[in-house]
Amino acid sequence: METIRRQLSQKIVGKRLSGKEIIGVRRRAKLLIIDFKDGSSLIFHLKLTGQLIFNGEPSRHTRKVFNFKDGSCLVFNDLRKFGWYKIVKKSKIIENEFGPEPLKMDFETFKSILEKRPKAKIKPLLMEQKMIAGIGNIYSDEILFASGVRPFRQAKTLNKAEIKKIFQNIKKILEKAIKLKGSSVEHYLDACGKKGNYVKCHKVYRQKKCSICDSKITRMKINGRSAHFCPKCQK
DNA sequence: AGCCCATCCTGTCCGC
DNA sequence: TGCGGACAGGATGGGC
Repeated sequence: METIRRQLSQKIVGKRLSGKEIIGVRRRAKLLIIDFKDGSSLIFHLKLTGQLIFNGEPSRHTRKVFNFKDGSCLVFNDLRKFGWYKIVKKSKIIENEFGPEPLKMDFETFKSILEKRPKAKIKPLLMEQKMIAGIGNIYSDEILFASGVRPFRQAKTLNKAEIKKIFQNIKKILEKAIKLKGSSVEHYLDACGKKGNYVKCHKVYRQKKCSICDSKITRMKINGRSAHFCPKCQK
C-alpha cells in the first residue's frame, strides 16, 4: 500500500480528473487517499486482491478506469470484488477511525495498547486497525517470528523484553518491506504493475521450514486467519 | 471483551 | 477429468 502510494504520488499529482486537480496521494491504515484541490478526496480500499495500476491495460477483472485529462489513466482491478472506492467531501472522519500509524508510534503508545487489551492474542491485536493501523496477516506473522513470540500469546503474558522486541520489529519489518516494494504472494502488484520483492524475505508466512533451526513451520487458524510460526524459535 | 461464524466474490490447488 | 473442500495481503455485523 505504501509502495503504491509513493509511486502514484510521483505519477499523478498535478493531473486533473473530472476537472479537479490532484494535489496529493496519502495513505492512512490500508486506505489510499487521493486528495483534490477542492478539498474532496477519492478513497480506495484494495482488500485482498485489489490493484491500482498507472496506465495499466484493462482486463476482465478491471472494475474501473480513471482517465486523466492528459490522456494517462489509473486502472482499478479487483478479482474478488471486496475492494471499494468512493469520493468523499472530507476524508478526516474516516481517517480518525484508526489507531496510530506503526512507523510513527512511540513505545509508550504501543505499551498502552497492549495494556488496554490484556486478554487479546497478540497476532489479532497487531492486526486490529482501530488499535494499530495498517498491519495485515503477512507482516503480523513476520513481526512475531522476528520477535520470538508465538502468535496466540495473550498480551498480558508478554514480558518487557518481548514487548520491546515486537515494537522494534514492527518498524524494522515494515521499513524493509517498503524498501523492497511489498510482498507479492498472489495478487499484489504495485502501481507500476510489478510484484513486490519482500516475499523473498518471508521467514514464516507460507513457509515450510524454519530458516534458523529447520523445524517444520506450524500453521494454524487464529481468529479465523492463517497464522504461521516456528515452534522452536518462538516461545 | 473476545471469539466464532457467515458474508461479500472469484479463483487455484489438492486429494479422491 | 470431474468434483468437493480448503484456502486466499480484509473487514463487518450478529450471536454467544
